[in-house]
Amino acid sequence: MDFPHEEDLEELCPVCGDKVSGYHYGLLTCESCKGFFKRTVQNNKTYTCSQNQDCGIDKTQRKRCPFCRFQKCLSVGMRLEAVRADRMRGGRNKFGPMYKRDRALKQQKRALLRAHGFKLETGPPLVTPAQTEYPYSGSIPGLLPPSLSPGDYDCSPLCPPSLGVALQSYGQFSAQYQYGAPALPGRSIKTEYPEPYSSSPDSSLGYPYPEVCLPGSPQTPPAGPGAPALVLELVRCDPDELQVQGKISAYLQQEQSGRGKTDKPRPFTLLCLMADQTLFSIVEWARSCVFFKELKVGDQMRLLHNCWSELLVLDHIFRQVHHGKESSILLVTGQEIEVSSILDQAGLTFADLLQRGQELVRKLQAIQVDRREMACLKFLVLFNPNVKLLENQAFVESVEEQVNSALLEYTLCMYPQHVDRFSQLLLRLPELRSLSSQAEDFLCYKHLSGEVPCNNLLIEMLHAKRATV
DNA sequence: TTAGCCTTGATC
DNA sequence: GATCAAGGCTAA
Repeated sequence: MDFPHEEDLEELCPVCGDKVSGYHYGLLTCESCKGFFKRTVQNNKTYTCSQNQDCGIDKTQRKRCPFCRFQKCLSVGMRLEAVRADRMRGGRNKFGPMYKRDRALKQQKRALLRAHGFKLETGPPLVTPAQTEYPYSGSIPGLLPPSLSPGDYDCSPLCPPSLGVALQSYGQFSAQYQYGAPALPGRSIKTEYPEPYSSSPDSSLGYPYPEVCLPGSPQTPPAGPGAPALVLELVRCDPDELQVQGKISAYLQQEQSGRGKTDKPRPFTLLCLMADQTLFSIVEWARSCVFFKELKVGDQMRLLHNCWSELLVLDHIFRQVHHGKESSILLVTGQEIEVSSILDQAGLTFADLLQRGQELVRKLQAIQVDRREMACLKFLVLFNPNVKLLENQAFVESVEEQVNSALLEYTLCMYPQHVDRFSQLLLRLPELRSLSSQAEDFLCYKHLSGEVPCNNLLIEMLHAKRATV
């Protein structure tokens, strides 16, 4: 054969994470998911979920909820039509060329990943052991009272939030903040191959793809053949920007109207409140994300405690990339502020932070980063296998590799003329890390000098990371 | 019902 | 003839 198949078998089943045994019904899966999919389709089985139709499926839990397992089979791209109606044994089907092409692509990706030094080892580990070797108990002991009601997006600053509670408060946010479309029976995510026998790429997704077109926003190419299914799935996790904007604006208005007319918050206090609420939306995004929701709460907290500031900075950076104006900053509330006026009022450190951020924006604008690439970068920041004490470190590592690989494939397919695009994107991550670290130091300093509103998620995160340093 | 192993047969 | 992705079988 042209390609060594042993390497295929090193992959993990996209449904349950078990060892892959070969291509089955459209993609590489394990033997048990192959059998499960076959039995389900052949016998026309219908299942129901006793939970919320979003049970985590892994090797140990896959037997618990066949409904969610089958949904996951479909969502990762297993093909109903590959199960033969006539039950004829042996031979090959129309997927043969697709498997071959997939192998070729995987081979190419492996070679490129090796050439790029494999994985994201472009900078120092995101955390030192001391930073995360901290006993998790939901919130920071002594800092936050444990008596708060389940994580509430509308929580006032008097009612301190807690990451642990926010992560565990299942369904609390989702009623207000429905990011992800519910799994649709029979929905299948388009695979990355041109297929004469299936419908058009995004029409098969079963959900719309809102492209937020802001001034200066780079054009995201149509998904088409070549956009890996995983990349599309990551974009699907993205929150509705207008909804987030509306929610945070409403919160800030409420917060301001609760103060007396003479008690107007200082601009920096407002920025902190805004960042705090953005952080809530980031936690909510993560909680509803594919892969992340399969982790135990402890691991979810470890990952978020590690990268919250990077995700916040990234959120800001992406907004500016879309905003496209160098002379002004677009806030999460939709307000525009002139950079010059900020620089006039800000101290040296804040001005430096802002300028470093703008530099990162310029670099991403220069390559016209698109929203799918941005979605991948967010996942690469979140799924950091270097975080210490992870219970399911192998899973985090596998997600990082899958996203890395999907991003590489995406850039190769969508921007074949831009050969070092993948490197250009990955090189931004150490810069982001450094910038967010500086931002954390600044926030810490401001907090110690009493300039940051107390009892917010921002401060909880800050303490979580520095508790044992 | 699950999942590991076996058999089959078109394609290379 | 080798490969490998279908379906089949069966112990747990």
